[in-house]
Amino acid sequence: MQFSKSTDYALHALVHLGHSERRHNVGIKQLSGALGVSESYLSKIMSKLRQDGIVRAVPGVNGGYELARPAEQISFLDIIEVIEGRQRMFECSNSSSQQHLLLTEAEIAEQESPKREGCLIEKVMDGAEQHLRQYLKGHTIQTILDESRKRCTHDTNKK
Amino acid sequence: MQFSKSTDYALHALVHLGHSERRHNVGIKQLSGALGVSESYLSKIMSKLRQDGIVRAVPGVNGGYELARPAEQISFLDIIEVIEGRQRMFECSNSSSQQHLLLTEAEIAEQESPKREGCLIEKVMDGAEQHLRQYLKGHTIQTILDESRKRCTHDTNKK
DNA sequence: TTATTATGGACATAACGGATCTATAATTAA
DNA sequence: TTAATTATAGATCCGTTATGTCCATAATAA
Ligand code: SF4
Ligand code: SF4
Repeated sequence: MQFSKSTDYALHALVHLGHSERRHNVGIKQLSGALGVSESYLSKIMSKLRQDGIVRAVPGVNGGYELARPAEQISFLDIIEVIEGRQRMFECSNSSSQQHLLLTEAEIAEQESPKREGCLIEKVMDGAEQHLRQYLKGHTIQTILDESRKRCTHDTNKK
Repeated sequence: MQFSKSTDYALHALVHLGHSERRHNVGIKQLSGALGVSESYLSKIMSKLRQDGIVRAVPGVNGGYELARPAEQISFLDIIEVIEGRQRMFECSNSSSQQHLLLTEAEIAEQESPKREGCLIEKVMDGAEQHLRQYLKGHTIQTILDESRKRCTHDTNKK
């Protein structure tokens, strides 16, 4: 029940891209250097992010990556779903057990309607997941950028 | 990023114990039968639950398991923490990277106080986790039992 | 065209989850 | 006290996933 390191890297990479918004195309070399992760591995992650339309990539001289949409439209949820996948956090595997029948028979008896409601345990777990997703959807890369800029009282562009 | 099957089994087992509240001591054999999981494996899980004070176990003839506290004092969070462990969902591993320094320097500059606030990314992820925990803490085994009994219009004790 | 950069696939390895088996300890019924 | 019963703990196995590297290829801009 932990987020993978890849998710960690992806988040950091995207925040980095967010910071270097003006200068487009951050190469994998610079990214890798900034994050302290090998180029090989980070490439894989960036590739995934590209396939899902989070970043745009351009090969060739002075190529690299840039955010494919404004930072305020890239939520934590988006990123996590790309890396961790979109399966549900709770997948019950007892669906053929005696107990499953007991816990679901009640609702079948109650409402014969096609409105499948799922069992009680599932309902609680799915509820939890929805809460998590909702929160993650409400925080974007821009959130980080804003907070970061707010904290830094002396202007950010030293150069 | 999925809950393990063990968690699944633990939840089901405890709901089962909750149902058989009056008749104490449900043996591993009955439990295993009801859930459709091997005795060997389920034993391990029950053992863990006992070590953490969720259930009580008594060996010997007619022995078995029973809830160690009232069902309304056993939250989903309790159970999940026993099985999945208590580590945080997001453990950053870039703590020595350039970027880490950049993202944390601002706050160090701002408030020199010992009030360590953690970085922005961490803050969002931890926030998400707290939301999840809060929700899971608010739902107990009794929640399931109540709902189950409510749905079953014809009385539960057929025997 | 050429240097540069991303991409994808093939591997390698380690860690973890899921699961089984067995020997041992504890308890109760007889 | 004895014997049957039941939980406990450790060893071990296997398959999958996570993490990570390497290399050949494709795409692009200068
Ligand atoms: S969680 Fe609910 S639906 Fe899933 S196996 Fe258990 S009782 Fe059935
Ligand atoms: S998440 Fe924050 S604290 Fe952790 S490594 Fe990244 S910047 Fe540092």
